[in-house]
Amino acid sequence: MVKKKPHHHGNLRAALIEAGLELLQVGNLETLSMRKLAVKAGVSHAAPAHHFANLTALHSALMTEGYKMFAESMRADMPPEPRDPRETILAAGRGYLTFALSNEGLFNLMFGGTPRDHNDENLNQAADDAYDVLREICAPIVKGEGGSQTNETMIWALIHGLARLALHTKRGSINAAQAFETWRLILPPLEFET
Amino acid sequence: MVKKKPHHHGNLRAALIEAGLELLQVGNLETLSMRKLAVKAGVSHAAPAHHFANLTALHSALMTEGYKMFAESMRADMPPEPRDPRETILAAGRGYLTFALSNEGLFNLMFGGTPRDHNDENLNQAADDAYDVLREICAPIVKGEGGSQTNETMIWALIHGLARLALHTKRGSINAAQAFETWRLILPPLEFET
DNA sequence: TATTAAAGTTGACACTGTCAAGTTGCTATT
DNA sequence: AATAGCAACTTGACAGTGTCAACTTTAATA
Repeated sequence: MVKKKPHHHGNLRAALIEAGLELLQVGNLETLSMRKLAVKAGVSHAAPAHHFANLTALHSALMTEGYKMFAESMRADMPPEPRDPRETILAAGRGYLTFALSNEGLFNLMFGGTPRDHNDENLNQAADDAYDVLREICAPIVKGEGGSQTNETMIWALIHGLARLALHTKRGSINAAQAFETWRLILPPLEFET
Repeated sequence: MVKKKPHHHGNLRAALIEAGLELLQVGNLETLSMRKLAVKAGVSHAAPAHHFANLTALHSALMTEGYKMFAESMRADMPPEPRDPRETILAAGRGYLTFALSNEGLFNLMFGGTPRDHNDENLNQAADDAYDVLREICAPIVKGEGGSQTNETMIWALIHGLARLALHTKRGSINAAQAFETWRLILPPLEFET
C-alpha cells in the first residue's frame, strides 16, 4: 500500500494543474482563476486553497509544469547522438520555438513577468533542468572573452527573443516553419571545439 | 483660445495615464486597476470608462506611452553623429536595457503577452516609430541570405532576450552595468557596408 | 440664451482572491 | 476495534475588481 487515494477527490492537486493548463491553452492569464479551476475539477470554490496557498503559488506550480514541458520540447528535437554541435543548437531552438508557439499562454506566464514563488523548490529545480539543456548544447562552443556563460546567454537571448517576436507578430496564423527558418538564419557562425 | 480646460477635471485622460505609469513603477500588472487610477486622479470609479472603453484600451494607451519612452531611451544613448555603426548598435542596446531595467512593470506590460487593441492607431504608430530605430541602426549591416529584415530580427532578438534575462535574474540589485557588459560581449561580429 | 453632447457621478451586478469556521472522511495510535 | 487527530473539502462572508445603465453637471455652439 504505497500509494492510495488520499481523499474525497482522488488527486485534486493534479486535476487543478491540468485544468489550469487547459485554461491557459484557450485564453490568457486573465482568464485563469482559482474559481474556474474549482468548477472544472467539480469542487467547491475554496478547495484549491488547500493545495495552493494563493494565486502566486498556483502560478508557480503551472510554471513548474511549463518548464518540464519546455525542456522536453527542446530535447525532443535534438538528435540522440550529437553529431554536429551547430545542428544540435538549431534543433533545440526549434523545440524552443515549437513550445512557445503552441503554448502561448503558458509561455507568457513563465516569461511575462508574472511574480513567482522563489522559494518553490520544485519550480527552481524544473527551471534549472531546463537551463541544463542550454548548458549542454553550448558546451562545445569555444569560449571567448566572457567564458561559457556568455555563450549561453547569447544563445538563450537569441532564441527567446525570436520566440517572443514570433508570438508578438503572429496575427492569426502562427507559421512555425517560418520562425524556424529565421532561427537558422540568425544563428551566427560559431566556433566549436574539436 | 486654442487650448482650454475642457471640463471638470482639466485633462483626466492624461492624469489617468500618469497615474497608471506610477502604479506600474511600484508594482506589477495586477496592482494596476481602473478604480485605483480613479482614486489617484480624485475622480469617481466609473469616470475612466469615458476615456478608456475597457481595461485593454487602458493597457494599450499605457503601451503607447511605453513605446515612446522606449524609443526615446534608445535614441538618448546613440551618438548624434553616427560614426562607428557597431558603436551605434551598442549604444541603442544600452538604451534598450536601461529602459527595461528602470521600467520593469511597463516593459512587462508591453512585452509580456498582455492583449492589446490592434486597432489603436496611436499604439501602432508608436510601435512603428520604435521599430524605426532598430531599422536605422541595422541599415549599415551587410545583408546576408535573409536580407535586412533578418539582421533586424537578430539584433532585436538578442537585445530583447538579454533584457528579459536581466529582469528575470535580477533578484534585488539590478546591475545595469553588468547587463550592458554582457551586451557588448554577445553582440556578434558583423560586417558593415563601407 | 437654448440645445446638445461630452464628462463625471451613482448605483448595481457578477466575478475575483482570500479568510474563518464548520464538516467530512481517512489514518494511525492505543 | 475504537477513537483521536488531521487533512481535505464545504459554506459563508468580505473587500476589491471591471463593466453597464441611468442620471446630473458642465462647456461649447448655434
